[in-house]
Amino acid sequence: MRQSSSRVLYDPAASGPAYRQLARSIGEAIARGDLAAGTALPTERGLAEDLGLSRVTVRAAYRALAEDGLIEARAGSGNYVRGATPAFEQPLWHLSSFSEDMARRGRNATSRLLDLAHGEATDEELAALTLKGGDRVVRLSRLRLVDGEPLGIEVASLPEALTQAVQLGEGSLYAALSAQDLSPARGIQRMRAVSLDEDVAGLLAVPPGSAAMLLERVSFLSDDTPIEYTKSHYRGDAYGFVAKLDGGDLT
Amino acid sequence: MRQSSSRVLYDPAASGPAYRQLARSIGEAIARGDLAAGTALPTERGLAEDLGLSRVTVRAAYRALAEDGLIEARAGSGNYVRGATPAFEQPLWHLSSFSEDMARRGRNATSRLLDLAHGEATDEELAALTLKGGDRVVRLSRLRLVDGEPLGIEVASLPEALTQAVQLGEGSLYAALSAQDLSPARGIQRMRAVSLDEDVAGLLAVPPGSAAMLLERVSFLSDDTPIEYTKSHYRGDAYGFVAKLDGGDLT
DNA sequence: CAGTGGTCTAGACCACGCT
DNA sequence: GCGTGGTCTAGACCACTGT
Repeated sequence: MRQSSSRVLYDPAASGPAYRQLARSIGEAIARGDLAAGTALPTERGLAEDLGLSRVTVRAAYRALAEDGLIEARAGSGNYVRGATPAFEQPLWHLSSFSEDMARRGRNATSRLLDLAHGEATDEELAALTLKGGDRVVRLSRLRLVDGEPLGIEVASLPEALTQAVQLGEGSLYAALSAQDLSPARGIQRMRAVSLDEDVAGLLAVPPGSAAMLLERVSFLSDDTPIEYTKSHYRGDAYGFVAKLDGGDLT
Repeated sequence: MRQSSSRVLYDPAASGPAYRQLARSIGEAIARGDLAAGTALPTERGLAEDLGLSRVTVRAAYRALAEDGLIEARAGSGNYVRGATPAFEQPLWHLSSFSEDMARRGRNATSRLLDLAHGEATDEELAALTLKGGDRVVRLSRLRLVDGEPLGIEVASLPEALTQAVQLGEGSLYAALSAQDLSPARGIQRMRAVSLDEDVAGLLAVPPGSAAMLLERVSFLSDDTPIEYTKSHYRGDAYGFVAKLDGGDLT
């Protein structure tokens, strides 16, 4: 039996594109449990007519939900709520780093300030922090060590305009941000394996070309303003991640 | 200066949806280096007219490429080739199988069976699967390819005692397990960067010593019996991960 | 078979970047 | 102000699912 579309709230007076509002509304209904796993969503044509939207717009909303793994499209059949999902209220995965583990195990984790400089944002930083050409950033380069051994290098870039009052330096970056009410609320992190160039390899005391984990992280304030872009290289032999995978999504 | 669209090959006689063919053609051009990082792609309207397609179709192709991280859209400016990003990124918050993941991206994911053998468990397997010395395992080695290009190697080890009835071979491992009521319910996955030795590098068609992502995963049945230990090597330039971080993880 | 999602067309208006 | 991507409309045909 197909879910009655009347259960799907949609307030056209809210701000933003229609497909995003619709996707958010359905996503919230799934998170609340109003739409149980396996439930068939309204058909694209039906919902479009009910809401006075075009089918393309409804499709855009369904597609956004499918990209987040909340629903699943089955050709010739319908769109269905996926099982065991919502990543927001109760993340099904937990990501922990070796450095966190080390801290927990009482290892002596330190960091050394390599550089602190202001400059015009690179293209990479412009894209990550959604700045405009010519905007300036503060760049904070730090070497991460555990028990005196260098494990990784982090370069954090912050929009200069937002960080005038922040005391950057030896201390914790997040503590300094927090003191100015600039605590990150969310983030997205990319990870991949790369070979180290000569410069970074030298700082990490490993041969050039050694495998390393490249991490790129963008952190956002609660209003979705990007506040920090950090690019880190960690020695492959000294740093890794553990992800717990819960739920029946192992297909 | 904008790239002339004549450089973008597109063969309407080929099979599959037009947007996918177009995306693949552009993706290959980027992989070959014909389209350097930072290059502006043809405008959506321009390319649509040149190819006799609608703008929506070109947008679908560009969107697919953006989802794979190959290009980046800048509103009011254009679509640009991204620099040095892995061709594929697997979200950690929505774990899916390799082939499922690629299918969602419209790629032709295949796998080639390299080896299927029974043998005594190694120390590594004993620890991961909590077996006793002398216990035997089934080892399934597969090469993972996307659009014919080798991206990774997976070696799955399963306790022989639990998998007597399972038909292992060319098909999906999880489907075969599921048929015998041995579906994994949970898993734990470790990730780190390594350099490839000669043998694996050869199979992946990259130079020895290239950076790769090493994945080790143990899957458990709902009663916490370990059912599968998989050790995978994925090319660092072709596969990465994305993680969403919520408040508490940002320290 | 009827209904569904998958794809595609040929337009349109908007907010934003660039010059 | 012009061109760009971002969004949206109102149709259309196809392959597939389910009965």
